Amino acid sequence: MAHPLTAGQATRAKLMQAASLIVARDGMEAATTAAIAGEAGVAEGTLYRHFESKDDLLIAAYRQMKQEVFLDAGTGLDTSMAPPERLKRTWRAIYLAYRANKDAFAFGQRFSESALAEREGGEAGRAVGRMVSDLRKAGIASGDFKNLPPDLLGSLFMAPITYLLKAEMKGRKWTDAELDAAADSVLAGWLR
Amino acid sequence: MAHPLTAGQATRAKLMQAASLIVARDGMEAATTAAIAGEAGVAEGTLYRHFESKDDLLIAAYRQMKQEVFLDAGTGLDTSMAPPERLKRTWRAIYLAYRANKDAFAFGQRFSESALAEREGGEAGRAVGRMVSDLRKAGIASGDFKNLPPDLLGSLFMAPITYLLKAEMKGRKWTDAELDAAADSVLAGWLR
DNA sequence: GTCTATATTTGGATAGAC
DNA sequence: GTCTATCCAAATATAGAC
Repeated sequence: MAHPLTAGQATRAKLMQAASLIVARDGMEAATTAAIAGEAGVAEGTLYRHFESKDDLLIAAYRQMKQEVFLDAGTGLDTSMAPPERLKRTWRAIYLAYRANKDAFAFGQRFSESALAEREGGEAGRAVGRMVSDLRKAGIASGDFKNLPPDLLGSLFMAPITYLLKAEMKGRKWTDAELDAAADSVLAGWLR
Repeated sequence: MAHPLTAGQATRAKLMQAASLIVARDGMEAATTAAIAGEAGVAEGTLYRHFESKDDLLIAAYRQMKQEVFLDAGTGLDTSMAPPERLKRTWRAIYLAYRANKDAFAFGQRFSESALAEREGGEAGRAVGRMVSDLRKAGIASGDFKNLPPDLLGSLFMAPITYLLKAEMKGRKWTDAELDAAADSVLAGWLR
């Protein structure tokens, strides 16, 4: 178990969480220093005891969020399954991991379309890339999948996840059957 | 042929174009009234002769951009084609229309992740919805396509376009064969 | 480490001359 | 319709007491 947080560390975490929440709810432009400090329940000046600037705070929050969601999605996936079934289950697992953290997802989407994203670097999605690459290799070896470039297959795999999630955040509720149909369609795009 | 633009209409168009360019290049937060007016080559006060507010300007620019891209993509598409071939050509046409104006695409992405998107109301996206809906109906009637909800099929259709374009804007160049393979995969997701 | 108070800059928007 | 000049509010960041 981790050490208990010092007061300072707790404040730092509260600030990142507050920033993430505000961006997810009201957009990047709403994440002012006043709003963040207010949401975190601390004074505005306190923010600058923990971060050099507002931008640094947002970047730190983004990096931490990515790490957390990735840990969440990576657990419990069986790599010995037949590739088609494995693709469908993996797709669903990632979808559900994001769905369980919708604020994190929304924050990530908005942050990555802001000018700050360029300053961040953006190597966080590489874990997904590796997963797709492994899956692709297994499916090509078994004769199930088309031999297409990994980044192309990766796009066909990930893109519907973000679109369906955005629809959910606007109020659309996908049934289990619809999610399964979506996974089927993604699979169909990979099959020979 | 259209009437020549009055001076006022030309200024209005210049302002929208300037806003779009700045957002595409430097993000929503860079699109200040000063920056937009400067880029358009007019005074800041002039902006308010043509738009009630900066937000209204951005929304107008977004709507016009969407309309242009879809007009562009919609020309020369034969609706009497067999649905599968029609889907592939439509997908390609939209992809190419966006690729021909990457700034418009980048602007659209950033705008739609901003808080302003909610104020826009989704009016701009309705053209896509209509197109997808028509295509779906034709393909279900002919027995080619799965009977899935239009918004689900729409997501499966549009999502890869945005992913592939974002990859291109980061330097990846898709060959014609790869684009065709992508269109095939999208089609496969729709087929029964 | 956190607060209150404040300095400084920038942004959106308006007034009024031409 | 456009420009110059300006107002006002809000935003980032800092100073200094506790």
